[in-house]
Amino acid sequence: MKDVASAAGVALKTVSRVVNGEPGVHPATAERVRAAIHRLGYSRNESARMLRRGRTATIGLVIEDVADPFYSGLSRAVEEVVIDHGCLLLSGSSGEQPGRERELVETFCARRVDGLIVVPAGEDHTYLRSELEAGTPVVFADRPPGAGLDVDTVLADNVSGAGQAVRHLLGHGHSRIAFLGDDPAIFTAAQRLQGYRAALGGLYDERLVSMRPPSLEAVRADLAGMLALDEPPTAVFAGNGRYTVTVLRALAGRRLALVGFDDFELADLLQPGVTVVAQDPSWMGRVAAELLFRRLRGDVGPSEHIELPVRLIPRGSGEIAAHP
Amino acid sequence: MKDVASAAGVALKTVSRVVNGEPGVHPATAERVRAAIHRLGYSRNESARMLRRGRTATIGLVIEDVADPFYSGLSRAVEEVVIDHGCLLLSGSSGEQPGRERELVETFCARRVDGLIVVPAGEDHTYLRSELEAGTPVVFADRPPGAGLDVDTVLADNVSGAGQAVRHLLGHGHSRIAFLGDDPAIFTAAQRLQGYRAALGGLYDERLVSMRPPSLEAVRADLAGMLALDEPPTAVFAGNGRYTVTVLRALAGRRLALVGFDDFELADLLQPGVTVVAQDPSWMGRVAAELLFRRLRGDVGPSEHIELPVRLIPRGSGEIAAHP
DNA sequence: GAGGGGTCCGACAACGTTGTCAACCGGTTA
DNA sequence: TAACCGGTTGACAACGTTGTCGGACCCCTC
Repeated sequence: MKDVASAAGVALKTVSRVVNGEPGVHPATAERVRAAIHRLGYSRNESARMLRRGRTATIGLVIEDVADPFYSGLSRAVEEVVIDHGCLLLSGSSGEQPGRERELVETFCARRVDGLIVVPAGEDHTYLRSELEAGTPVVFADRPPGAGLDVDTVLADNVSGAGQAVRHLLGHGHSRIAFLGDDPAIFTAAQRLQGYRAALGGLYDERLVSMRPPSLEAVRADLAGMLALDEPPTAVFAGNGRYTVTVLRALAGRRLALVGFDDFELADLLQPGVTVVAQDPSWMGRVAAELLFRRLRGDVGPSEHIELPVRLIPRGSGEIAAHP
Repeated sequence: MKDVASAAGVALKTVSRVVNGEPGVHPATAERVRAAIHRLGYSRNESARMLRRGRTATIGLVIEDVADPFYSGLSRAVEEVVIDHGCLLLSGSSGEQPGRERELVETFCARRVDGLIVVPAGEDHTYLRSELEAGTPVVFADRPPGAGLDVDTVLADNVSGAGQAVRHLLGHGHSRIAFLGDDPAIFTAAQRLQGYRAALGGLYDERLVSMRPPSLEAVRADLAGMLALDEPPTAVFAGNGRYTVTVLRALAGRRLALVGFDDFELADLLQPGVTVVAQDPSWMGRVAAELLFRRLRGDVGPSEHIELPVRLIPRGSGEIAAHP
């Protein structure tokens, strides 16, 4: 910038004015400055700008895994909103490790992001308190923060979604419905279990429930165990997208009824099509990002807790009737 | 930091030393400083640090779309490598728009990223020249840069992959093989067309080729047109992952042989399983990122042009024999 | 011709960090 | 005793930008 200034024969401040489109610069001068900028290939040093202005025009996003379609969809939607607001997105994958989540958040904070969107991996978010007190808005998405933190949250309606799935299967004559889902330490998994259990009422049987990280071997073994029971399940409710896929593989053509939480590409092309409770990751991302920007614009109302509806999409696998 | 210094009763520089783990600070002093840091919830301002040091420990990644599994896989792998090197990843989706690609690159450069990985959307990358001359290493992935730019490149072996696909179909008795792919302005699409054409030799018939953005309606119409020919195709080669899925939908159960470029989840669970030419997006990301860091460590050898092999995975759809 | 108001421009400080260099202190050596 | 040394510590400038303020100049009015 100094070079540009001397090349154009003006003061530093004038170049700054031109670069930022501030008024009060003679058109001819501005043109000269622009020419010098172009000639020297100058581009503003954002680090210096951020330091001086105290705003970074950067938003941080912590997700579980970009390679998971749910989070990449969410991520893309957040990016869209962030770009529309003239900001840049920093994002990172926690890989479901609380330590990694915290590291990411702290790295982002050290870079003085203007706001954060977090899909938490851990339970304890007290480390965020100082940042919140410093005025950085934070929105939790997909999962709420650990106890004692009162911040904006955007969730899917997991409980009623699981209820819909179970009632759908009940409606097709099933009374032995298995639930295969992620570790109940994960909020969404626990919520879906709760919805499942509530909808089943007296039909609930813990022998039909298996919750742990989705590996093909584990799911295959658990399913085999359940199918060997005196009253084996005739239907399966899968706790998330990855689980649904794993269950499909483990079933290997066995015709059990199946409803999965989360929609996924090709669910309609399988034989039979896979009935799912669909959430909309883009919507969740958009809502979270827009809420964040509302806070950045100065909205200081009480923290919001949004629950996005989900909907059941029948495609065949969930409509397989129970054998009498 | 100033506050920490006065709280600990030391000079600014001493705090800096402690924060950066520099030697030459008395353990007791360091402890006092650390206590003050903890008490005040201090965290280093990275903007200031970047400004002062001239290094940002940041890598920029421009991809086509995070929500596309190919790129999200690549993205995740790049992130992994970047983190291992103690850096942070800035990434953005160009959405196949050259203007957006350029904006992203320029935004990243304004933030003084230490290096760039680009999946280009456009043809003209002369705007990168000044940055390259300034010494910022750039690696192109998945697609090469436009003419006249000699930089490191990591590609998949598209031509021979397409050849493999076509020869596989020829081997199952097909002589009328359609190619449905993306706009040939996209490098990978053009390369795959070239491989397809070379493998077909005299059997090539331009009436069996359709290249444009993959919309279900367009693909359906093109397929219908081809099937209405006197000698309709008995097999289809789909030019990329999205195309494969679209073709599957458009075929709507019609039993044509099909080989797709790019693997995708559930390809094995469809009926029949979908035969694909698989690339490895994680591998590509890892290779590109590692190449970039080698440059950052000072390797100034001539630019490298890596071509990653692809492999055909037979799953059923590509082994449907031609009707005589 | 003096005063007032507008437009355009520049000097200077400050943002929070780190690299450079010099100062200090206790003990050892010549 | 003076010179010297290694281990600690601090003062200061600089990184590139922007906010504040004031000065120079022109045109208009009385």
